[in-house]
Amino acid sequence: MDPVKRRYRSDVRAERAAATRRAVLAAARDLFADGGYERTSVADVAARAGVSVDTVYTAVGRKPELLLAVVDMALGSSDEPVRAEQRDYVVAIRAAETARDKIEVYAAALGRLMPTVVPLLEALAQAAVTDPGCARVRDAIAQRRAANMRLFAADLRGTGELRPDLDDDAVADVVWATNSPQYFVLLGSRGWTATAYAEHLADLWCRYLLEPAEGAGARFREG
Amino acid sequence: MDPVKRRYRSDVRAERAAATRRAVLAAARDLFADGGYERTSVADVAARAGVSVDTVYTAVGRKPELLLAVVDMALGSSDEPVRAEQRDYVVAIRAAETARDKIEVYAAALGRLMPTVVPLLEALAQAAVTDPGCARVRDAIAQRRAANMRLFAADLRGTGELRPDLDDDAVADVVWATNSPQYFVLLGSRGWTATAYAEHLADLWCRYLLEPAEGAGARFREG
DNA sequence: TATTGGTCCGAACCCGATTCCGACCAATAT
DNA sequence: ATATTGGTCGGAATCGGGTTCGGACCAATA
Repeated sequence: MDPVKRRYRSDVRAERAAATRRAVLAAARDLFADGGYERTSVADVAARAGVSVDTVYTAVGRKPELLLAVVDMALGSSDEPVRAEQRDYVVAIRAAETARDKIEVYAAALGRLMPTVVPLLEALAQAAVTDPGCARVRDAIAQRRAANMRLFAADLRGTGELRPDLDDDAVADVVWATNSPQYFVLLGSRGWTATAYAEHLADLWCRYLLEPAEGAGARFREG
Repeated sequence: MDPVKRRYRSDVRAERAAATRRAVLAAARDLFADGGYERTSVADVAARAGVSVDTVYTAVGRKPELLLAVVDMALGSSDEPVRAEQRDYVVAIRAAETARDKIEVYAAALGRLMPTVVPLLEALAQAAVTDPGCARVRDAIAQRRAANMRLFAADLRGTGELRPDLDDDAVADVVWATNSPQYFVLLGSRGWTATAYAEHLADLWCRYLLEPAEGAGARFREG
């Protein structure tokens, strides 16, 4: 039966089915993050989850739906745990006083999130090549991230420390460019840890986005 | 026979085989750039080139080799036409007097190159997921691009207009981040043309990388 | 006790990559 | 002129992966 349309009363089997689904999604998450989407076969997922191939199909669906369910669980388009953490760091950013603090909070949050999220985003990008549904989700996520970055830019501007010659879009563009999976991978190829990544981002953004702190132009002359 | 090791004397068949190879590569280039690597089957390439599947294999090789040959032809790791153009714009950059001119020359060159190159880079990225040979080529290309950007940064510094608090790596990082396929696609999604892309890049780099022109800090205060 | 839902096993189907083989034809060699 | 060779063609055959089906099993539920 269609897993979405199942109706249970007070049924033990409901929880059992849900547990199977969770196991399948956890297996898929690990394998997609590890080996990527293409190299992971449905049979691999089934084996990892300890179920049959057929159960993967009945519990979740086809391969693209598998990925979308995983992404949804990890990035939380609905009511998942990570969603709360996202809210947490947004709150922390808004609570921070200075622009530098805001930037450091954001960079630290990304340092924590990116290692988990990047493999999934790359898997999604892979899948989007051949699956329109995945392409839509990928684009929706990109939209949401871009919107978050514009909000971040606007919040930064509130401190009055942002370079006045940069509009929010320009700020968001640079944040976007330096926060892409590609850029993350570039830094990863230098052997950087999540902490180093966060520090690098914070430093970069402070230098590029903020007005020099002690007297205009000071930072620019110190050499 | 291995297409690489063929030996001809004064043979008409040599040219005919080479023509077949060119036709196959041209077909592959178009299809890969258009529909991506995954969605293009070897049979598609054969049909487009007007030859049989088997001929594709004897003339070039397997699918990944097909892509590598196409990339090699387009990006010119050896002696291909585009290579010359790359040299051209590098010369033009070095010849330019001011930092702004250098940046504009580079951005214009990228505006011309990226529309052609980006689809191939993305195809290569796709193929790299499952093929180690493609991954090596992708990484080698990334290395070369990064090296070019560091050279660009060093050249810019020669004008004395570069912000002195940015080292060459920091400059190259931003150039890299804003010159990635991902960033190109972002701008493309805004409906920008190659010219607009070039102007945006030039403006962005001038604002972020150069010392304010008329009196230190002037640009930063004008609001 | 009959039914139902979730699963398992495996067979079957479709597709795309890749290989193999026999046939054909034009250019070359003897 | 005839034998050979190289490039190509058609098509069959193999292999792996996604996807579907049908029958069997088992535990929970009516």
